[in-house]
Amino acid sequence: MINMIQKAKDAAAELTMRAYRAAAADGTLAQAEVKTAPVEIPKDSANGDFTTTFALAASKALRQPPRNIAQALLDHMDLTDTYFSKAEIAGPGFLNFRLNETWYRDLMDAVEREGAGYGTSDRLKGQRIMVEFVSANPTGPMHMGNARGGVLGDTLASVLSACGADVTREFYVNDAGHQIEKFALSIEARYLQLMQGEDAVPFPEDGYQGGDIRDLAQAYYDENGDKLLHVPAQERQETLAQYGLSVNLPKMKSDLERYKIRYDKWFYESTLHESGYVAETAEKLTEAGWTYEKDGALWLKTAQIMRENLIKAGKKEADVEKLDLKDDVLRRANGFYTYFAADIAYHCNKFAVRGFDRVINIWGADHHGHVARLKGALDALGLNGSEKLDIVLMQLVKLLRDGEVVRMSKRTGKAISLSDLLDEIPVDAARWFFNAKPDTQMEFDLGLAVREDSENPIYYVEYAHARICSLLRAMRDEGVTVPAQAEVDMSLLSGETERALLRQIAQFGEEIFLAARDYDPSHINRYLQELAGCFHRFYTACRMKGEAAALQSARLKLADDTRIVLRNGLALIGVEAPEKM
RNA sequence: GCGCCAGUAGCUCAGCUGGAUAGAGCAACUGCCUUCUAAGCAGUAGGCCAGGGGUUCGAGUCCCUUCUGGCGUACCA
Repeated sequence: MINMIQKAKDAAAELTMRAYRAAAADGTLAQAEVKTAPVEIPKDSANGDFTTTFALAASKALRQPPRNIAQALLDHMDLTDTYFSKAEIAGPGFLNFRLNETWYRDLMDAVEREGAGYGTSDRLKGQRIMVEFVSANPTGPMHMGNARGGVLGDTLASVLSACGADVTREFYVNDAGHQIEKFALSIEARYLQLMQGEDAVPFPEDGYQGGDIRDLAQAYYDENGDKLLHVPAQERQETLAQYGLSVNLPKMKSDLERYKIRYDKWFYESTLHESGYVAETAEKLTEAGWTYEKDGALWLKTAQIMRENLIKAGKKEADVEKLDLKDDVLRRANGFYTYFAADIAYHCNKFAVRGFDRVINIWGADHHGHVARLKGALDALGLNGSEKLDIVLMQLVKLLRDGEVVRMSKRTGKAISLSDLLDEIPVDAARWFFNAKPDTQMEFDLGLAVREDSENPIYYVEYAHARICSLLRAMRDEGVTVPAQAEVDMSLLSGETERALLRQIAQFGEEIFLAARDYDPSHINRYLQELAGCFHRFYTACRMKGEAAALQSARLKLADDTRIVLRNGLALIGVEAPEKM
């Protein structure tokens, strides 16, 4: 819970501001309205551990060159009993701070005290957040986009939770509506074809062509024979659709579990229709005056809602006109509600019924046109969708094998599915790889993923962990065990590699927060790579066997602290931390 | 047409919301294992940050514009 980076930043900012006030009081610097001193971590640690750009930023207001201001600050600064050993002016007017032993010791204390909880915070405490992700159509197997969305959603949920939020993982099951109908008709056609021949039964033009539909029909036939041949078509279709779902949904659950994803809730679209909630929600929109009837259908005034939102957001009227906004149908002329209507009801349920403070949906980028409409509809219901609903759009995955685009699996003739993927590459490699920044298009080369093996960055990180575990074993065999922090002599950990490693350890909580703030859990991957690098460099520079007892002990403690953070970080992204490799 | 996302080393990507000489990993080349895991470390090479304008002490980062790629613009989901 203790964030040593923040503590140091606050301390540097406070010292700077206090120095400024002192300098302004005795007339060295001009009086001016100055807010806080911005503190950053320099890219190059040769420029200090922390730096403030106060002098640069305040130059204009104080009517003095930045370096003069920095000098005045320095003259009015007292570092006694702080986290810093030194402050100095550099470059155009940066004021650089160097951390002292006290800070490093407090950091190691925190790692020891917090253990598996090290890195967590309470920055999002009290917030109830839902992350809805994957929500793949249950009419067929999950694909690469689901593989990416799965990791993204799951890991995002983990980092939000690590920031103290109360997080719910949810899968929305589209078990109603048009595509289920299509699903039913497709299985029905394959089922009838089994008995009457492919030529005798036409396959629906927009039906699901995949081989999995044939498999479902065959499986039903194997179990029940021609039982459905002579029943009314509607009954046959309903039975087959239910059968298809009863096969597909457990398969999805088990595939996702194999992928180490577990949901808190599977929410069925059908329940919204059956309970009348969709109709009720449409009714509310009508009562609020946001709908109208045309051509027998019920329409939502999406164009007007979006126009108002855009104007409010500062868009120019002329630009908004160019968008050619259109209204949306909620209830078709045939009396059925659209997917959009159900989706509004579903999100209304998330906020109004279940009371989430924030809802995050992971969607494929091909749905981006839907974002403003859904938010707008929620705004129209008074639920403030613009603020409380966040949609993370992820670019789709292009699957390659040895440089060639792969659309179908050669083995099965179906699209490559999540379970095919997991047959080919280890779960952890898939999880690591797909945990990438959402808004970049990514290419996934199957050939490379298996061949890459030791080249994969994941091994670099895992190896660091295994190396530490091996080290701990080797030292234990010599009778040396990890000491309590209180027994560690911090002055023995003052080399460049030790301090760099410690600072990286300190950064962990910040990185989790950035991942949560940006909805980009790939921060964790990069962080772990950097942490592993810091460790490998420390390991190369600092041996333990054959060193004096106190030195061995201090270094072993540092290695063990690193192990804890590596394990915590890997746990966040759902990757095993191996003890041997 | 209009809109959304992207364009940084040969490849995959960082760049902490405007700061110091633009960084990693892979691939290439050169060194380093009689001692805790060489799946490692150290080093070399690789760049007009897509192009052009602007904003300011200062721009890969902000604004305008052009080009390139992906996606979207349904009584589909």
